[in-house]
Amino acid sequence: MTWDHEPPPGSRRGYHHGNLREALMKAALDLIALKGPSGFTFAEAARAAGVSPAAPYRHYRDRDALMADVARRAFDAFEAKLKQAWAGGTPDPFTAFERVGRAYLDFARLEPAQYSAMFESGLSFKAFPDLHVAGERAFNVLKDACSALVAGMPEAKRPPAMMMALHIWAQAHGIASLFARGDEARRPIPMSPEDLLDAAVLIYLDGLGARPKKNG
Amino acid sequence: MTWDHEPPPGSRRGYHHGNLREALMKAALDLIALKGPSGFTFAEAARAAGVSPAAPYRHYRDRDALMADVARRAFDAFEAKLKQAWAGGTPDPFTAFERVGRAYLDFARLEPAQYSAMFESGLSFKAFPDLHVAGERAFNVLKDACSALVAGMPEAKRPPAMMMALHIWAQAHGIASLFARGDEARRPIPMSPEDLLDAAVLIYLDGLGARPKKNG
DNA sequence: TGTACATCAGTGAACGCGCGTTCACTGATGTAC
DNA sequence: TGTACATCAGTGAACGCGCGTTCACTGATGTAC
Repeated sequence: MTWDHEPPPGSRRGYHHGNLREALMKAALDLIALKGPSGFTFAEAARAAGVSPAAPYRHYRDRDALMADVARRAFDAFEAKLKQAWAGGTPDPFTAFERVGRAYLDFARLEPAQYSAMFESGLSFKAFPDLHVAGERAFNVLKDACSALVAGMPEAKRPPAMMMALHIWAQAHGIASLFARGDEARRPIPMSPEDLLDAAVLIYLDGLGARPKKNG
Repeated sequence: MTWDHEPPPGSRRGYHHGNLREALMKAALDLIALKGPSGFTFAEAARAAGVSPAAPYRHYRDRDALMADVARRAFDAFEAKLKQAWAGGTPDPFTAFERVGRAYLDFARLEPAQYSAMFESGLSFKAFPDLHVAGERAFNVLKDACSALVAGMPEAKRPPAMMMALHIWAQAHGIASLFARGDEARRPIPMSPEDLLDAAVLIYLDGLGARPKKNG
């Protein structure tokens, strides 16, 4: 069963859809999941939402504006997931940091359409400042976690949190977009993306000297 | 001046184009550079090559087949660049390895269309086995470099070259696709992508214990 | 409480456009003899 | 060396299709009094 054109009970009030913005975003996500970020059209989204092709113009200037709204909301959801995984760095920053890494990949795999919207839509940040801000907020969760993680190191050996956050982000994004994506373009590898990222983060932290020495 | 519809001197022999395959690939790359991997059409490529819209069907089954051919050739060029940068691991594996990293980013920045074709075209590897093989060959340059790099370590501490290569690949790809791309979707960061990757690789190698201790 | 009216959020028909694809065709090229 | 012929690699016209976009319109909703 696919998207069935029915709004949630009580929200459709006859002639007016009542919640077309939401319906269009949901339709866009479904279409992105099906055909990639550039594979959905304004007309198709309207059809999926059960309205005429002219209706979306009441809410969005064009396809890109809808796409940007989808991406912005995806960043919000992504930020929330990362924050939840970090959980204030409990019980300790290292454990929490690993959890953030797994949350990153989980999001990429469980919500491939949202992940695509964020990172593969090709939207210009200059054209959509809201999108830029939402992206920065999500990144800041990672950056704050890095700060907390290196706070215990002697100041002289402490790496810049910004650099560290960019490294981890790029590592996670690289693994997600090459090996953990939900579509045909995924490259098969002989281990799980989660384990691969876990190992990369551990090695990286060892390289920084940011992790207590292992026993043995 | 843009692509001028003229084949190289002597190659156009009147009615027959003489080198339409090449011309279509070049046109496709130009269009990808301009509008992204999903932003070019079969018809437009034909127009750019100066032939009728039916002509490409003599050489490619459809748009995806042309795209796959472009991507395959891009992998070949990429492999060659990486091999050249590695240069047999001279003068020493560490120096050569850093050079491979910079070559990776150079390729992404100097040939954004080819990079897109390789990694953002969304083509299925199952549908185009040649493409898969070409991609593996490029990856193997990196993997062989990793093998050479860890060969000097005591066997017990030696990490699997496959894992290491996947880490480096994902790190480089993450940095390339987030921060070093040639289009509007690039995220600005307060340092060069090259320096960012250099630092990441050094930290990672330190984490592995694969690098001789620094002085001081 | 009722009514008049402004505004909001849809409809549906229409348009021009470019794409993918097919078709019978034809000029150019290569080869058998 | 010439000729007949098969094959190759193009043409150009045509088609159906879906998209983006506009337009005058209209039903539903909210509000002033």
